[in-house]
Amino acid sequence: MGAMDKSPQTADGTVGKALHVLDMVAAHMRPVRFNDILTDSPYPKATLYRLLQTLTNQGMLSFDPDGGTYAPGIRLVRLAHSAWRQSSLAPLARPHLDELSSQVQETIHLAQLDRGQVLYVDKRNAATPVEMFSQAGKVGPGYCTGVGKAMMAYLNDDAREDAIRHQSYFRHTDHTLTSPDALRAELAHIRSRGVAYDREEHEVGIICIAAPILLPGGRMIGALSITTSTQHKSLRDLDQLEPMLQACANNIAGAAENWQFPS
Amino acid sequence: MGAMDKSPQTADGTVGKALHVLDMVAAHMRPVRFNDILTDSPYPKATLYRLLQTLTNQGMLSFDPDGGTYAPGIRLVRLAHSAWRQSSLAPLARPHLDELSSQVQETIHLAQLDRGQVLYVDKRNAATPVEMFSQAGKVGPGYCTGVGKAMMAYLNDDAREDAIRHQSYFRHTDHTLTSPDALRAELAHIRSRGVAYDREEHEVGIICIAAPILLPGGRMIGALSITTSTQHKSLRDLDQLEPMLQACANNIAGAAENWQFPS
DNA sequence: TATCTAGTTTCATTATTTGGAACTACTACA
DNA sequence: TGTAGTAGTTCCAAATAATGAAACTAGATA
Repeated sequence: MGAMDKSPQTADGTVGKALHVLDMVAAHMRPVRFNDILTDSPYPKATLYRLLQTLTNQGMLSFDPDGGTYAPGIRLVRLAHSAWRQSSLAPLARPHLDELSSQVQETIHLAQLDRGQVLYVDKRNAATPVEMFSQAGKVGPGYCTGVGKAMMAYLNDDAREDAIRHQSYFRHTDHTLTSPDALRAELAHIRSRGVAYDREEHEVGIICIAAPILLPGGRMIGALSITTSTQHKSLRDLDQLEPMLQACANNIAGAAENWQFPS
Repeated sequence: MGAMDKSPQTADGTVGKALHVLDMVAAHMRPVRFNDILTDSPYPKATLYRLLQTLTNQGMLSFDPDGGTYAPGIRLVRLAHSAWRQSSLAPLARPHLDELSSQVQETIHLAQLDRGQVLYVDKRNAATPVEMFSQAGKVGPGYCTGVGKAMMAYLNDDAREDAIRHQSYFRHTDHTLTSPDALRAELAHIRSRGVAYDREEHEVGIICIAAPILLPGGRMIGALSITTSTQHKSLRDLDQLEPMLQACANNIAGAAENWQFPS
């Protein structure tokens, strides 16, 4: 048997498989039947069946007997609370986002990178007050969002190539970058410029300016963006906000720096 | 080998063990060293070591090389988003909580039961605007909180006895119920009364009135509470709010009822 | 340098996972 | 009512992965 044919997603023995199944259930946005999962799972029926049983047993999934459907379980909500507090930038960045939000009347996103994808961990909306859990945890593509490109640009070479490789390059709009080469060039440009733009690459009419959050050592720990619509503002207008965006990114980096497990 | 000597926490093979380890890491509220986990883990060094490696590999934990500490990983945040939206009452209850919140100038909690413990899934605070993810996912004890008792009271007999058995009965205040019998009696009383009170049982000066959320069939799916301080209001005052509390609980139950996977 | 502690690797043994296939329970259709 | 199909569950021998005692390594401490 070849040694190269295990997908990275699926490695790591039984636990890896179980977590992969968990992901598959979570990926559908509604409760799923056994068969739905079976369809896009690499595992044989019996195996999948037992993985689902185990996960349900453990409270990671919930099973609805009428309808026979599985959904992510509340044990995850409990675990996530602690993950969000400890491993995300959000709690640390909160005051700085509040400050930026008061300076800028636009939507602000705070994101981190999770396996080449953008994970939004906090958000401020100009209009509506705050709307959290429902937004934090959302994922988006890396290659066609401002925060995604800003973060990828500042990964080290290996990690960056890896991330470039894992994008889908789906053409969302006419402006979407649809090849690894185009993306690679864009990332180089972002590095020299210091900020990334989303030029309606993900959604027509939506543009943004994004900055990476970099620790003094240079390590990239996340990104921050200011989003607006073309009806409302232009990229030039967004450039006006760059100093505030960068200042906020720096403040967050500073807060993250001076923070290693207070005894 | 006996069949009875596996703790329920730890059953379910390797996956169960891995998830147990995940819980242990999440339970500490700061990043933990290998040894910290080893201390309160039932697993031998080598086993624990590999479980941690697997989990880290999978992004369920993050490992910080300086300091050699583990913390819950951001993959959890992503999973939780979908769990919160699908398996918690919160998204469904949101408009009803908003309504109650506007009627009542007090703190409101929405909770569900997770293995005998209270899991808060949403919150409205009279003073501060909204403060979500940081609150949702929090856990609390069942035997000494209003929502905890309200939920336990309406479990079926088996599940209720099970929950009663799993409480710690730590004496937080002079009013804390500290024995299964006392709790059992209180739960019977709650069932006859329809609401539960927290009479400074968890924290001195903090009282609340809580109602279960019951589907028409009688199944308990969560609880709702209005909290205040003794300086501010008395239990009698809280009784004035009972109709609104119950109405809100009913509304949420109604919303939950008329909601089975819309195709 | 010696001693201790924390973390990592090894490897033969053991136990669990695996998955093809058989089975059951429903549903749909003739 | 019978027959075919679909969805979910159980079985069991073979294959594989997990186990854990012990040896080892790297840092820290004295």
